[in-house]
Amino acid sequence: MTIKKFDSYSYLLDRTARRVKGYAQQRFASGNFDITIDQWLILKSLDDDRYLKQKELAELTGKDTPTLTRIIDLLCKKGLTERVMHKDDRRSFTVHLTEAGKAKLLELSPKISEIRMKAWENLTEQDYEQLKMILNKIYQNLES
Amino acid sequence: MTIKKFDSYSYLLDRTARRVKGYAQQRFASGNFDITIDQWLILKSLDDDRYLKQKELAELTGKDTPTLTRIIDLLCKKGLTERVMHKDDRRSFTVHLTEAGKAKLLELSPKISEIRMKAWENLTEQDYEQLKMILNKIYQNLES
DNA sequence: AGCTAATAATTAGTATGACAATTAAAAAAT
DNA sequence: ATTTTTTAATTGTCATACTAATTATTAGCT
Repeated sequence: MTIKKFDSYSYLLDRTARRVKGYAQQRFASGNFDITIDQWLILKSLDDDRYLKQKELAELTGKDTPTLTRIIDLLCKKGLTERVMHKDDRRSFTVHLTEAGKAKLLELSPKISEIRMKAWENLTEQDYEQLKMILNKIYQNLES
Repeated sequence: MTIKKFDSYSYLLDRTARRVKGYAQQRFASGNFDITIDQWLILKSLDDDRYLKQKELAELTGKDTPTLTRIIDLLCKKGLTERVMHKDDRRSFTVHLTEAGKAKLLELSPKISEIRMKAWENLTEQDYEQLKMILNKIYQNLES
């Protein structure tokens, strides 16, 4: 294997991730889900009536805090989440689902699982395990 | 495997791709490469004195045409590429490397290969093959 | 030839993503 | 107790991504 190959692997990874996201996003749009993939990721993290600080949400979802601020802004504007003052720490908000947010989560959850599944068709159980293992190794290789 | 798992695989894929890209971008920045990953991808595609239409470049690099327009804009502003009228088709430009672009490519190529390699440390030859196979399957599953 | 459909590139709008800088508040240090 | 350092969230800037719409040109149809 020549060193050059690594550049093309990086490209392959990027391209595939973009397609997986893009496919789901298209289905979200055509189903009039009225949210984006990344917004969905937040809603899901807030299930079970969780009250999470934005910092915690950022870590859970692997996003940085500016990105999270903007996603929460959008979700609040849509009435799906609410910011509440943190009782102990006045720098923080806790974010949680509104009733509409909970309803949205319930309504979309099965549909989204089904959409997500499409990408993984024709893969064996072993493939999943392999992929998970490899992606995690890569992630750890770049751990700061 | 429950259906729900697919959602988390999608997340894992997205997160890993972002980290791989982010790591390289940081190294680009600290090395004062003065280009982004995606700009690099274009430069590389234009090697060997190729004259490519933007449409062709878009397909090669897996980007859509608006995105490509903007990346080319930036590369031209940096003096690394040039747009030339297509001789047969006045709707098209052909893009090619300037001398500065060729120099940049030569200068950065080995450094970038070395940076890219970091993500793939500790992976076996088999792992690469597996990963490539799996990613391609996923990509094809979502082919329009 | 003349009309219609398809294509290449661009522009505009919105969302995400990385980074730097700012603000306000909390925690740590002396 | 006051000062210093950290921390949570926000704002700003730039680049990438996707969609839709626009413009100019070419290709296809009759």
